[in-house]
Amino acid sequence: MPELPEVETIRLRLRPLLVGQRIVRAQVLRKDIVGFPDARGFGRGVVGRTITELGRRGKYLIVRLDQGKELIFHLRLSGHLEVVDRDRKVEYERARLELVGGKALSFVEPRALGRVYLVQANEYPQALAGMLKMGPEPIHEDFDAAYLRDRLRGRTAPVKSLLLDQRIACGVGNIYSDEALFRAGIRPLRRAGNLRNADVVRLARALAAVLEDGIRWCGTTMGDGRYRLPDGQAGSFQKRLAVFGREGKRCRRRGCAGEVRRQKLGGRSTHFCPVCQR
DNA sequence: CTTGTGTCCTGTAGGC
DNA sequence: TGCCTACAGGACACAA
Repeated sequence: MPELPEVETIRLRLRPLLVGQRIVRAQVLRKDIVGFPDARGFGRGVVGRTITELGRRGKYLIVRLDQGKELIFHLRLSGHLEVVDRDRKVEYERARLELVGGKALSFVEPRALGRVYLVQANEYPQALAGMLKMGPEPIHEDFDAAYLRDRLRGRTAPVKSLLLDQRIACGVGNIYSDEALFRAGIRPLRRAGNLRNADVVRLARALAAVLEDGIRWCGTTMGDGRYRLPDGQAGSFQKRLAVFGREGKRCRRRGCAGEVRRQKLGGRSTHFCPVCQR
């Protein structure tokens, strides 16, 4: 669920609530939610620290602390962060950081696939190796058609699979890859290396544009309502999705009579309009 | 190196 | 109603 736009939305909303706050107590309610170091070292290392800034890299949320430390969250499929009153009970809570002043940052993760890491900045452990190999942010200027063309050249895998590869375009997940390919008019199963130059140009632009739109509309809250802003509000990009979750429905492009199709690609649901996307 | 598949974990939706 | 299976926004290990 949380792809780049959702994590960025969470970052923007949490920042005013967290920056300047000091952590007075840590609780790990499920040990394996801590990816590094271990639950004990995590609690010990985090207590007494002050939050200085919130950052993001791909789908990772980075909570910077004093003493050069960083708390890094990955929400995977069902993770969620919220700031609650200290006495409030929270369902599926896996870790909690109590703050000065009676509030607490709650890490909620029903499926328990998400992780939180406590690291020294620039000393990332093996558990975070994926973060170091991560490609450029698609919404940053160094992600452009020339870069993308170079990364797709000669590749025989479906173009969607490569969009999901965080080493190529970080922050992209199942929803925004489908949406970007729709906007670019490219079928998800096309072999990446077979794309024409004009396709790649459109794809690079579409990817940045769809992620920026996702941020503008505060992310995508699907039917299960699992993704929420930290205050519990829903995002609204789901109202603007062109293909994702719209199997059997009419294509959104004006005058197009196509019906959105859904197909499996490497175990992931993949949506496209057979008329608009070739 | 590239690619496709299985696995982690839990809740929920849908079929029978 | 109850049971069983398939599936879910991600990432990584591993086999071919």
